[in-house]
Amino acid sequence: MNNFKESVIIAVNQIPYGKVVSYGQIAVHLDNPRAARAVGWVLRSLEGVDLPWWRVINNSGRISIKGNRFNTPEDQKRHLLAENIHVADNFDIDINKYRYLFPV
DNA sequence: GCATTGACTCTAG
DNA sequence: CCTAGAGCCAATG
Repeated sequence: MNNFKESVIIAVNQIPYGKVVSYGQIAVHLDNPRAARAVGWVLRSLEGVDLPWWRVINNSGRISIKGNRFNTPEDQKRHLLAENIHVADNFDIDINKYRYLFPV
């Protein structure tokens, strides 16, 4: 049984403290390199789930989140800053420095 | 089963 | 650096 949703949750839970990954990386990790959008869809759908969703950003190293009533860009920025991850006021992140690569 | 949406990514200009 | 267009996937109505 491979629920896409569940697979995404597991992948995100593998992200260590102080590291970030892109939606595309997760998609690749799920053997669906083109499912980056679907990954974002899942994260958006997850609300009360215990998951470090803030460690997931786009491949441009920037926060793509629009901002729903539960999660906002400022929220994500605050979470990242709490993990020693530098985030510019423009929500720009040095993903090249903090990027986490999933184990093969 | 088609049309729409969304926290994506890439290429071009 | 920013915008626009196209491609892609999963869930929803």
